[in-house]
Amino acid sequence: MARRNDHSREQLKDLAIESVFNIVDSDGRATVTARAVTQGMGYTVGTLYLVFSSIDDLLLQVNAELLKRLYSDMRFAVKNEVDPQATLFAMAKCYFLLAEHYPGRWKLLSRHREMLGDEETDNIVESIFTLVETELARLAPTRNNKEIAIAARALWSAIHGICVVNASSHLCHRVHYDARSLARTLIHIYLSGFMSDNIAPPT
Amino acid sequence: MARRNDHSREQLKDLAIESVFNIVDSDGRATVTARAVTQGMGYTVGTLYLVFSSIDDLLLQVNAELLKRLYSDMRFAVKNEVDPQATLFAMAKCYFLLAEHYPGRWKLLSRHREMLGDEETDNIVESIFTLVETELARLAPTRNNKEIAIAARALWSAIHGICVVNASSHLCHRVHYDARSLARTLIHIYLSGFMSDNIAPPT
DNA sequence: TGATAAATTAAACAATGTTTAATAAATTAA
DNA sequence: TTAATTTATTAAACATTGTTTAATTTATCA
Repeated sequence: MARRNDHSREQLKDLAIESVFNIVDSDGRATVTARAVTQGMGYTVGTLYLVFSSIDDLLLQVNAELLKRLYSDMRFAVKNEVDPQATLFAMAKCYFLLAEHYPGRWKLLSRHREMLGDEETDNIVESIFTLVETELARLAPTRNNKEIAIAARALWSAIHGICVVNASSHLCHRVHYDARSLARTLIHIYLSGFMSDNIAPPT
Repeated sequence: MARRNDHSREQLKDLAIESVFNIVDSDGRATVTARAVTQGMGYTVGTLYLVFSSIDDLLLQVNAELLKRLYSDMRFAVKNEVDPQATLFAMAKCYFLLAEHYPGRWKLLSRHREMLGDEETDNIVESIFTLVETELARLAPTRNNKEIAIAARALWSAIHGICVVNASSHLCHRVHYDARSLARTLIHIYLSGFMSDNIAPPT
């Protein structure tokens, strides 16, 4: 039963990525195997290697897609807010709502094996940082670009860390220690310091 | 050649953990296989399952050991500093020095699969948080315990996040975007906000 | 010394990533 | 229309790894 051209390469890619989502969504501890992915697509193992160079390549592209959607969510959240602090918190919300609603996908993302040096991934992350920079610049118009850039990266890495620690530790699932509260506290304190303080950090 | 009692169970555990360290230290992308670990110990595969219930169990205990050493480093760093801000930065330094000097070990830690709910791990993390709380309490004696606890968890998750993002993205390896600079900026801004601001974060 | 228990191993098994040769369908050319 | 060629798809094979089991060697003890 080897029919040809049922799906284009691009469609196969999408099918595979969708299949991975289905697997990790249905069971958080399910392992993403080549056979399971292709079975979910209605194909057999070999087809996967027509489109991806390896399982890691597939997972990389899944993560890139995840980041794209996350970025898209953030863009949407930004549009609906006016106050910079509220905007930043809305952006953080996109982050931990992903971890909350799709724990399987979040695990995939935070396990992030070989995302190092993948250009597409880096570009998306860079776009996210830019969104944060925009809000920080609005809060502190007198600061120079470099200061803003560093402050944005520090803040956003911090939000990321809160979600990571939250997802990997039981302790933080208590009320007031959950990602939402911690992110709120972090943003509040950080922005307070960012606006009040004019002195550059010690080198 | 099956001699008995060459090593006690405890010694075997230590040998295995040490072997894992050797593997990931020698080559960052080397995979930790049961056979490689036991070969490094001078034993064969089966022996591993005398002491650990699975490979994940081994990795869990490796990570627990890593966290213990990290905590020990921090305790030492704390003793040598007086100023709370300098102390916190010295603690953060332990963190990203681990990621810098032992990238393989750091990967192991940040990939953190099934650390969820492991009691020993949670306890060590809790001890680390306590160290941070102590410094924050010195900075803001008027704040109540709950505020301190939340602020400490937020700050330390943030430091963790900076190291995670730094290790997984090429972009952040540039000067001024590296973990050291970002952590310094974060702590500086965060503490500035923490001390100046008396208003509890919005709920 | 012989019997029993324990440590260690070699070998087997199952699952998974990856490759390859075969097969079936579509396209092209005659 | 039909034969040849190309291409998508698969089934099967292979290598690696986690895990289990039965056999073997050593130590302990009666």
